[in-house]
Amino acid sequence: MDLTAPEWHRPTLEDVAQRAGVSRATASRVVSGSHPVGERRRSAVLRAVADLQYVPNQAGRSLVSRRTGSYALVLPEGMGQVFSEGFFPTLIRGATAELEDSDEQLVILLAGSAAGRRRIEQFARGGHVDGVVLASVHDRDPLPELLAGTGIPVVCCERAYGGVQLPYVGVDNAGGAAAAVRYLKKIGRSRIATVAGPSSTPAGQDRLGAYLRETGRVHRRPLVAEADFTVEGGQAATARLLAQEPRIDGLFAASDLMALGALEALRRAGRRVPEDVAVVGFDDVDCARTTEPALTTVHQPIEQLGRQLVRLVQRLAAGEQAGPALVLPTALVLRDSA
Amino acid sequence: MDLTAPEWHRPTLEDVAQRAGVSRATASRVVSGSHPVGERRRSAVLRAVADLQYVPNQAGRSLVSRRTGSYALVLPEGMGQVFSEGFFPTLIRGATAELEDSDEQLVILLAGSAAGRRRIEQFARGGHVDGVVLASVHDRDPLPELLAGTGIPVVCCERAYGGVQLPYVGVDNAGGAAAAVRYLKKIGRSRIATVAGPSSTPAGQDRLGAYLRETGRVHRRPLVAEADFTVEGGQAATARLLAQEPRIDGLFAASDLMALGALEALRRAGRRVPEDVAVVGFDDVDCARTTEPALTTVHQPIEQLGRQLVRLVQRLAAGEQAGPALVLPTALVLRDSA
DNA sequence: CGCTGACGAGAGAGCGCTCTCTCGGTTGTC
DNA sequence: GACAACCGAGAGAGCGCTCTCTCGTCAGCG
Repeated sequence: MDLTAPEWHRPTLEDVAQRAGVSRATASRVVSGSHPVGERRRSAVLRAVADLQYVPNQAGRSLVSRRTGSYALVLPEGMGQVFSEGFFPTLIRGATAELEDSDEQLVILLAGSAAGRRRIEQFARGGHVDGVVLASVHDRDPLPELLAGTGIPVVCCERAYGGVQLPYVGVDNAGGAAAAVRYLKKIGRSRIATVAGPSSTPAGQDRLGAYLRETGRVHRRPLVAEADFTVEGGQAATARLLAQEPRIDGLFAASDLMALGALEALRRAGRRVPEDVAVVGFDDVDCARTTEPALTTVHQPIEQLGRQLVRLVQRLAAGEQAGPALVLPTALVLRDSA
Repeated sequence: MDLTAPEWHRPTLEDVAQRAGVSRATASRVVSGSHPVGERRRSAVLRAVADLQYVPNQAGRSLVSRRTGSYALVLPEGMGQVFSEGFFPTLIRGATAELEDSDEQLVILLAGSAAGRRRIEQFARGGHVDGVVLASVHDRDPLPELLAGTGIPVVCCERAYGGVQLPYVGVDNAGGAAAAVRYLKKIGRSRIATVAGPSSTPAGQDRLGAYLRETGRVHRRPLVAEADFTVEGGQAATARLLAQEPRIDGLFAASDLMALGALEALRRAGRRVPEDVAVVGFDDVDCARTTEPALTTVHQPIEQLGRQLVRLVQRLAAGEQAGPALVLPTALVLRDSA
């Protein structure tokens, strides 16, 4: 079989059927596994498939079945920073693993410009995928609304904003943050500051909210500096906090990366961790255990998050009614920084 | 129009044609823009499209046109490290930008397990995409061979190994590395070591090859430590080099990340940069200009690389014969570390 | 005024597949 | 041994789209 010959065309189900001496319908049943077929014909079809290196044409298949066997995962474009530490890679790994079991495919799309977003909408509505997972939704992101009205299943990682109410899977941000702050109080810290995440994200909001709730009775005024989940941002924010209140003895950073920045800022300011300032992060990224000192942090089950996100969208695509939200538990991991 | 009604079905071209009072063929011509259509009917069709929120069904379209309007970009799964600094995000940005002009879509696939690779092959052969860009091909990767025989266009980022000869776009690794080493010699360094990249990658090989060629007449034996393109790897490799030859006065790191690690290792060993040891990196990632000292490095046009990769696969998909390879120039950027 | 050429638009086939409908053959039952 | 019941497999329609073929219409020219 010369695959490079110009007049060569991909084998169709018809070719397979002919070679196996059966009807196209039978060949289809064997290939798609939709109905049982007698052993003789079945093996004849399988042999023909192997001989011809037949691969079903997705276009034909999904034209009639109305399914594509693939799901989109939409990531924010400015992922340089965010990709840097485990979150998205781990999420992707979880999602991929979950789909691998059902022999489906994950395609990753990057939401860039406004035009790019429109094109993602077109992509989804054009029937390229059976469902969409929005990995990161922020404040005024038009994508949820753009997709919500299209009839194709959409789920969010963490809850979405705005008018539309999309089903989502998230982690217990508030519970984790509360546990972190409570732990700092329990070990006797009384001037507890926080490096908060962007208030445009649910994670940023919820973690800050829990901090405010937990410290409300302790502080006259909250010690909050907002940053963007990055190392550099965390470092700068911590420096600002130290300038505002030099007697800080506890710090809750709303992400591990920011905690890393905080560690650096504290080191430069001559503070010892955890003696002078106890630091707790959030995320439990891989490198949290190799920092100096190893980071006490709130673990979130990111791979599970990816898996559940996929399960949810699969269920929706199958026509099942799914619960509006699923919140996965977080857990405080004690290491050396607090 | 109630999009949530259960019996609601996506509008078809037939619906559009009927609403506009034209034939399906005319509607198709307007929507796909394949043929000119008289102004009256044209606007009637466009109005109907807007009214019905019509989006063409890709399955139907690509079934007959044999094109999908999307291309796959296959990334290695263990991208946690590699994604960390600009390379892949920048490559993706370039590729996306190039496709945006032609109204096509980039879908990103992760090559994980062997099973995952087979599924990527199936995905490609099933007609999901018009072509495939392999972003990172290493030593014994079966994917190039798996895809090479399928008739669908495949291009590589940097040359591929093994039996198959795939068209590729790369950067001038050898030229850039040679320029780096020559510069170190020019500023009077005589004991020049290198932290090489993985010998399983073309970039690792070519950059090391150039180093060996350039230092061949200077050193009795080469000062080489291999690492994996990461900060940690670069740090460890540099420590090894210092143990092997403490009098090193020049260092060429085959990636900026490794150069960062080298900077740290040198600092810990009490060496000043550039006074005691001059350091040159490779890649010119964003943070290279903010290191302490700012990194002298070899710039490579990564976004261009992404764009050219896409152009190449597009040309192949259009049936054009394309040159077997395209090598983009690199340039030494002088900053403070050498 | 009649004929030719050009061009715009409709009719209809068919891309590769799945699925319903139907029929033929086999088995079970009295 | 005859008839019903059942099951496995084929025939054929049709998913939504593009594209070729063909026809109708109008401008241009003799």
